[in-house]
Amino acid sequence: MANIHDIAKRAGVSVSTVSRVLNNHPYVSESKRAAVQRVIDEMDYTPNRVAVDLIRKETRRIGVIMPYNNNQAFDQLLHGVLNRSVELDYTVMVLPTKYDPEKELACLKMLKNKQLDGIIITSRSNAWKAITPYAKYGTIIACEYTDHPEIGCAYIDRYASYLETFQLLKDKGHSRVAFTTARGEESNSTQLTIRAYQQVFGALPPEYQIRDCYSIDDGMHAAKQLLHLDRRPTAIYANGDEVATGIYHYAAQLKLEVPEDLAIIGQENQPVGIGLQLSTVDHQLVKVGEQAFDLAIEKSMEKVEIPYRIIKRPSI
Amino acid sequence: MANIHDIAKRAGVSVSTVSRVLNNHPYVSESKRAAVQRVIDEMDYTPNRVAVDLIRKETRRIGVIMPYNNNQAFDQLLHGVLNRSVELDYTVMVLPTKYDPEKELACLKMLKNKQLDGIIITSRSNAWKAITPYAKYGTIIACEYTDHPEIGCAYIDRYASYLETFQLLKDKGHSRVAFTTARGEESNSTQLTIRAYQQVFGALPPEYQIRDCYSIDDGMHAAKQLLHLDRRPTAIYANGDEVATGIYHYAAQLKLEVPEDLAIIGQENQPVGIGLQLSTVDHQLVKVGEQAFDLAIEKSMEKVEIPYRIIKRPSI
DNA sequence: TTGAAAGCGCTAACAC
DNA sequence: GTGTTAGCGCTTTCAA
Repeated sequence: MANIHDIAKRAGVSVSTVSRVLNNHPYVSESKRAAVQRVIDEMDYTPNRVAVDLIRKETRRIGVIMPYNNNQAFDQLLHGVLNRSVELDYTVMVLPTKYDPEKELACLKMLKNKQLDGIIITSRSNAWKAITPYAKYGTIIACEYTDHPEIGCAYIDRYASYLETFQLLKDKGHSRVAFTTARGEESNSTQLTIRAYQQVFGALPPEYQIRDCYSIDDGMHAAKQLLHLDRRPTAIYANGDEVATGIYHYAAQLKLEVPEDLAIIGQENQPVGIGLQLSTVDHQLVKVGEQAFDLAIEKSMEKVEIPYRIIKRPSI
Repeated sequence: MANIHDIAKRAGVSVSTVSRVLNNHPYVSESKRAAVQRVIDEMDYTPNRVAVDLIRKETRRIGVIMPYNNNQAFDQLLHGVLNRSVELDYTVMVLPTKYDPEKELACLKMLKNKQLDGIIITSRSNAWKAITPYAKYGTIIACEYTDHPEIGCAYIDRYASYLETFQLLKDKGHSRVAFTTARGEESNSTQLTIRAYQQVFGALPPEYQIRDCYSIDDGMHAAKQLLHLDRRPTAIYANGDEVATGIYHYAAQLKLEVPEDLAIIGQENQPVGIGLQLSTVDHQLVKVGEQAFDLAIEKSMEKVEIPYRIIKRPSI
């Protein structure tokens, strides 16, 4: 394939002149510019992006660390990132980790070896202490709040969100409230959920927390465990609308009325919950993704909070 | 940041020796290897990947053209690609196009400018004629069948799938069968669905085809249009399980029994359909994605068919 | 306004 | 086994 030298030779100019027309630099005579452009078109020449990246020391490419891609929440985040990347002519790399700390670090290393200008961490398994050292090689943006000055954040005040949701349930007269989570205590979200619960309701009966919930099926299993308890919960706060949907279906099988016998509220305002009229806490993850991207390309270490909103529908 | 010359100097060897230990080449004395390794560790050195890519003329990176990322089908495909990429230590770039032909071509161009070794097209808006010229710059794999010898394919025999599904419905006694599609006639899938319908049932009453269906909500709207027709369909073949779910809900609102009053069958075997016991045609898109990836890195132009399977549940 | 030349950081052919 | 050196394809001083 033709390179910049071939173009220069055929156009009868130097490579610097070709480079100048390639990058729209001023101080190129119209005649030479036209001649170069003609040869470029003739030869169907495209500059090698890798060579450009090498010399410019930037790639206009950012990575998104995502434990899973087939998950509503991460998908929304990615969607936000992609939205902005297309507008700003950046390119994005998906970095699946399955919460493997080694893999996570390997992804961060792509900053160090110059493959990526920045990385957005949608969720992580490593401690910040292991992550921050990579900030000197490129921008690191988190989709959660952290004090670390070298990390930019596009975050939701999850604690406030959980608190308000539990309080809402309490205000509606519920005292037996259960909830589901994705991961266990190793997860920041889970910890905050538990703390918010305790703040509102006091001690958490262990049987009121069900882990490893991601899908509708998981929601059904969770409901199976919860709805046969002696002290059956009258409300369940699900960690997603799919899970909430599963709970709804299992409750229906038991002929329990929603919300009379069981109040249900989910998270993320997914299409799946709309038909069932499920209440939900929308953490606006698409916006979080967009904001995270913007911070990444601005190399900003700001902490930007994205507001959440509780969407009340008949299920509570 | 340190480069290979710094390492060489500090270790008292030449850059080639450093390069050799970096790439685990034989013919390096143990003593030098150890010395080099020590300096590498001391200086916390990582080779610049861009420079390596430039000289090796490959990136071990492949792109996935996806009209949308927040869509069940494309998400499964991407999931398959990601599965294999992690195993084989490749990296993947998501290329959203929203079916914009210009953008699609711009993505293909990343082959030409050496950013990508290969591209997987999950769905396209350009004609093959516009796409194939890019095959000389890198591997192009399609997730649909095409004759073009320069394109590898990981595909489902969609025509057979649609045919079998319509035939199944006919065998169950249905003669008034409607269906939903995503895009209109510009889409290959839509065309095949129509042809299969005509093959089984003859002329297609225009009101039996509803387009632009993606979500549960779209399914509800489709059902609204279909279930009030004078000649109300007794079966609906939805283009996805979310859409099928919307149809189910709307039918429930009308107090129609499934499958007695209305048979419903969806596609892609999504979690959302399992709770509702919806029948579905599983096109095994995760496998398609995995296969597409394998073809991409083998630079293969084979045409590999992935079998579909009809999953019969109580909804038909 | 233009061109020569010095890199960017690395690999690999070649010579020793 | 090891080092020298010529690139990979481009951008950007610097001098003319």
